[in-house]
Amino acid sequence: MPELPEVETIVRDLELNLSGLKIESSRLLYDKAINLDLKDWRKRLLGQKITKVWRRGKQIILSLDGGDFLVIHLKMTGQLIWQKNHKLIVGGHPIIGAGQTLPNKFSRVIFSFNDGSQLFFNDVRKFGWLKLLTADELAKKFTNLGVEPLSRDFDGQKLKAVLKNKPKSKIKLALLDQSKVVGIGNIYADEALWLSRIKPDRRVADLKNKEWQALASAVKKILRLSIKYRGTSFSDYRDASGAKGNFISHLKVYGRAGQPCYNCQGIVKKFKLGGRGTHWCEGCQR
DNA sequence: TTCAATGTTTAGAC
DNA sequence: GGTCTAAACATTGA
Repeated sequence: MPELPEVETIVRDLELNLSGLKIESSRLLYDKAINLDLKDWRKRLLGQKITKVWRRGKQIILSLDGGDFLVIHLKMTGQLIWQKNHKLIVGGHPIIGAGQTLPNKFSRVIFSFNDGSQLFFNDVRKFGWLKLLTADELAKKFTNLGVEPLSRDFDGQKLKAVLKNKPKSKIKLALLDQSKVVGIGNIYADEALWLSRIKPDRRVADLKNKEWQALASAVKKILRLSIKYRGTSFSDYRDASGAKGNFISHLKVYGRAGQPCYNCQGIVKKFKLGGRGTHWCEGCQR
């Protein structure tokens, strides 16, 4: 479930393993997954060395030594799997094609590296994409992205300030607006609002300073906690480096409609907000 | 068969 | 321009 924590998790794993590798080949199984013709794609990509793996919001960036950038967005069901011999690193969408061989029917793009390892981009719904961009194109693409919620200067006042120009917006929808704050998706928006006891359909202009503070710190807390548990992603190292956590079991409201709230005697309700399933407790969220 | 699903973008209405 | 809704992208699974 690729929101910020899942992206952060796979980025950390890939940074440890991909840095320094040279891209030797790239196979394309779904044309629309990339932004170039395969010919141009290969021409600019093959022979390039990966110098760094990082993220901005939910987007994954592989810096290449030739100066270009390979940007990956997993959207809802994208998944990255890096394989070297018996070692497997899985990030993004929780397992599709578990136990299957690679590539599988959901594989869209495949890279092979000079050490024999491979990177698979799999995506059930085909919403995800990979784009090879120049530095200028990358900079332009990132101009409309909002503040990073885990950055030091993100707090109640900052959150209130960046949402200032959409006073009538419902707070949950405002949290999902990537041009204001990046990284928060449907699940963590519900979780953060539950933790800060704020109803998802409250208006931005209506929130008090104390609530902004509670909300901003809830966002940080939820994201950090999820990263600690490696997100809701399925991830495992087949060569044995220990069991990996799963944040799904730590969710407090998402997916719990009809069940009792963990905080009060209320019942968790579900309704549609901006077309998205929205969970909240009628007992303690105001 | 119908509906909902982790994300964004776009079009249209008010 | 702000805000809301629906639709689009495409597929799976309940």
